[in-house]
Amino acid sequence: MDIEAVSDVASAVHQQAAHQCQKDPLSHDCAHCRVRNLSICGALTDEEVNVLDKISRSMCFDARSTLFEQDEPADVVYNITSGSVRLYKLLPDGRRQIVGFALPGDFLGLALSEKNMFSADALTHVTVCQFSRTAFSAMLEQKPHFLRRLLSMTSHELTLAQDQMVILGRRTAEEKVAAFLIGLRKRWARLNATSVHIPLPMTRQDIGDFLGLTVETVSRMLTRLAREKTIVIVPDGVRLLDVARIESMVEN
Amino acid sequence: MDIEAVSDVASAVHQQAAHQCQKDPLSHDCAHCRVRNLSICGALTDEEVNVLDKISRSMCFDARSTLFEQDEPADVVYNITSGSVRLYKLLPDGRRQIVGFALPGDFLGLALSEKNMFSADALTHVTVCQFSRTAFSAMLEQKPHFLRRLLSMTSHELTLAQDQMVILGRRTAEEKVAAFLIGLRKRWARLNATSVHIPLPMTRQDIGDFLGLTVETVSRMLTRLAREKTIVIVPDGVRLLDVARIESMVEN
DNA sequence: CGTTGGGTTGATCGACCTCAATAAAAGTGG
DNA sequence: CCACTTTTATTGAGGTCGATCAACCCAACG
Repeated sequence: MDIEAVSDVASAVHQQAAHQCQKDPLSHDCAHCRVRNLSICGALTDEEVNVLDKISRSMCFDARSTLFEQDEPADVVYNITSGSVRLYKLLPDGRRQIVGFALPGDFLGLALSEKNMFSADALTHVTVCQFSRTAFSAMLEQKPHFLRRLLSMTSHELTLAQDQMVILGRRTAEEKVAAFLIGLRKRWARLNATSVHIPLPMTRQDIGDFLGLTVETVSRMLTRLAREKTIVIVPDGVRLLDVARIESMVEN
Repeated sequence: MDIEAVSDVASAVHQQAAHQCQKDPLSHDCAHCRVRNLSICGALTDEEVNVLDKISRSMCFDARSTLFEQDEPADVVYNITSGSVRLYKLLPDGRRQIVGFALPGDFLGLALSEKNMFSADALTHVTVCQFSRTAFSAMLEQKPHFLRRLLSMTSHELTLAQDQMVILGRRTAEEKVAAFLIGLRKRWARLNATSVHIPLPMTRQDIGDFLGLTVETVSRMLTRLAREKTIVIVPDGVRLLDVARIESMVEN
């Protein structure tokens, strides 16, 4: 299994390289980055962001390609600049739990651990800033307010994870789907202005694997919400018709 | 509701004071603290720990008393020095999700937020070091390696929370109970030497509310494990008979 | 003792899963 | 641009795991 694991990693890296798209040098401009204030870079001054710039590499991934895989060595960390990513853990028998969806401004590699704690793959075309973990870590040591920012982002993730525990452990299927939509709406609202339209770059299966439900149940609950005029299902997402109603389903 | 909320907080604080036991001045000795290396203090030198000492207050709580409540202002943070604490979130209709059990060495208040993200109450007699959040936060600013330690602890909590998501979302009842025992065993092992005996200071109801199960199901699963000689149920805990078997239930 | 809180066990129920069929959408190649 | 396949989504019928409801046990404790 050890030797097999090594070759798995090697082939995964190769696959990643194959799916990874050309670098766009023009997109690499931290000073005019649209997600800078939302991301970890928001803690940095213009001069500091230039330092970060030197250790970063702008790159992108095609939809359905792999950013990294669980248990692989975590040599790099990422800052998402556009697109959506699913983060998941697999059980040996194939059951999957999605632990989160990363959107622009999100940071992948908060744990700064040797190994990736989960797998990540692109749901859409994704652009990122990539950093070597050691270089990034070194910069953290030198800039305490940068470290402080990372702590604040990690704490926030922990809070979201604890909220997700409540959803997974104690919510009904309908409440889970409602909570998912409200949670995603809040996150999109930070990025877009519009707020009743919720893009859903992930499949129903993904939503199910995030909420601890089957595809069929997710589909049925969305259909139910649509039938009672709480939402409308549109291509690539939903539109909220009755925000008050859906929010009342997930109170607290 | 606003006025009521304020009086709720006031009465909660009063209740806390009532349940809180006498300070034991002798117990307050960071230099000889048994959990120092496990806790956030492990990052500090002897001199630094003396500084921390000055802003800390040694205190304790009786079993079943409240340390703090969700949505209350989080003016203080705690380092658990002995005993066990349950951390939970309540839904308006009374459903409860336990988001974790805090053991000696654990830190409460990682989020460093204005409001508590969950409620905490003592399962046993509990001793703690209490810090004012602002004083603690100020110390973090001055000691980057202390901040680094807090980040590392927060990352670890996030990893545990993500593991718990897999358990809540994609595990069967039997697997949940097995995973709970294995997870707790690992945590006790850091503190005690013995490892096949797992103290369970929480009730079956608490275990259920941690795993997204009912009391009855938890009881049935424990009984099943005991019937097939995987564990023995003993007063205040369980003893593992077949570690390999129970570990195989939660592989990955 | 009687009371109370926790734990176990059994019988029944139902929310969600499984299995199956179909529909709709998105590629894919000629 | 149109057949063809593949993937994703929806809908229905039936089954099951864990919830619910209920009874009972037991130890702690005033």
